[in-house]
Amino acid sequence: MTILPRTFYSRDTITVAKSLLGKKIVRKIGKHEISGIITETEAYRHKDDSASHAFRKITERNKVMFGEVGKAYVYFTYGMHYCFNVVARNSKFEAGAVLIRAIIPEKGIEIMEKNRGIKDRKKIADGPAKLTQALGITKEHYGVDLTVDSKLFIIEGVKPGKIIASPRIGIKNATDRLWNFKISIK
DNA sequence: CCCTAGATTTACT
DNA sequence: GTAAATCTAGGGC
Repeated sequence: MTILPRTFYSRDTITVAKSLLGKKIVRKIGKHEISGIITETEAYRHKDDSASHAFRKITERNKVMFGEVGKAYVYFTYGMHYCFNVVARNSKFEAGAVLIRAIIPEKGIEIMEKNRGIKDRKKIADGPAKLTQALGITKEHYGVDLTVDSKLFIIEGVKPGKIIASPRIGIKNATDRLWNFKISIK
């Protein structure tokens, strides 16, 4: 197992979003280990990106996007859902993060089924809020360092095939940018 | 298959 | 006050 180093995240946010495809998220809860392969991501940057939470200014919620790369940015939205991002940017930007939108369950599938209350493996973590629920990610994980072996981190995974670029989902601004990336599921 | 409504915190056009 | 980087259940086609 190789944990992705901090330097992996200190590149352009778009590059990191594409590079994260095929990598694995590992979540440890007590003695249980849950993991999944990342299949869909989205890049969010700073002043050049009107759809980003960091577009206007730094706030209590988004401040981790301005902090050290390789950390978790977890936010709560629509009154019910958490979404999980990884802080990533190069030195040209003051803020940036990659939203993890979907994973393929690998280990600990029983735990995910329990967390989600459903058994359909295809639907267990195929959306940003589904994935956080399946992995048990909440605001407790805001700012967690993902480059050290603790309860939540990201490791090397499989080599992705063809990457498909699309407009980002659920936003109204900057929809001309193809910053949603996914790999086809076998 | 497609569409709609409702859940209800956080931040601010 | 209301829109938001969303999901689910339920009804119609």
